[in-house]
Amino acid sequence: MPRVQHRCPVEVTLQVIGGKWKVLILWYLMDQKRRYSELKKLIPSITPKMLTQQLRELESDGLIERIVYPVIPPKVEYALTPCGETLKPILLLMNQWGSDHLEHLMNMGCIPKE
Amino acid sequence: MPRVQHRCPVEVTLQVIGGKWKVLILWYLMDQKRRYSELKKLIPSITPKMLTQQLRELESDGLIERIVYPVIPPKVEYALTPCGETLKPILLLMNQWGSDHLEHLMNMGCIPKE
DNA sequence: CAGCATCCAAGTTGATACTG
DNA sequence: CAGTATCAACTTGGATGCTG
Repeated sequence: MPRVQHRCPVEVTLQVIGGKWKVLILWYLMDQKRRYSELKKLIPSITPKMLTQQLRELESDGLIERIVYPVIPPKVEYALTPCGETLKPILLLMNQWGSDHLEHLMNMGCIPKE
Repeated sequence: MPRVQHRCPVEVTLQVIGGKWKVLILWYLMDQKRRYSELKKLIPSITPKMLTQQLRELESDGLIERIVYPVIPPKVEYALTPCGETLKPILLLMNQWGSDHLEHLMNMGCIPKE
């Protein structure tokens, strides 16, 4: 996502959660901390490169926190920051809406049927 | 936005509103019908091509309706469908969140300062 | 385990000019 | 007015291999 000017607050929100995998990552972090490999398992089709990239962007936008444990082998956990927590209502609504309209959108061919 | 499989409903929602300009268009249609040129004025940096493209996608996803008046010169209006209306709570929340966090994000350099 | 580096393909957006 | 068409640029994503 390129950084652009905004005249409208909805654009600001989309700017930080609009990445291809971001809401999904945030969604899985919503109720618990997760390790890198755990997220990779939950989102099988993401490549390590993209997972890292999206995590870094979420981190630099202050939505998630990267917790490094100085152990061998390396252990890293990701968690929502307080700011990230404030997105929960939006994530919940988006989840609800998607679930409410899934079948309809699939029947219209807007969503691939698996 | 490419059409991909979804395991999670939040992705479905992002699929239909995740285009670069879509929430903004939906936002401006939220309380009234708008003409093509009116949207163009409200969103000056969008090109006609992108405006048309995003409108067509929103239309084929069943979120907006294209109303053509058979007059000369041409007159076309766009309006939310009942399905599009159901996105209002999300748009309102996104607007609220963006507005709440705008200053903070700008100070962190996540958002260009104009 | 949790990445990074490199290269390349695909998809998305933009600029500009033109039209019924 | 409400778009199309064409071309170019930019951004994103993916494959693969390697590392502290």
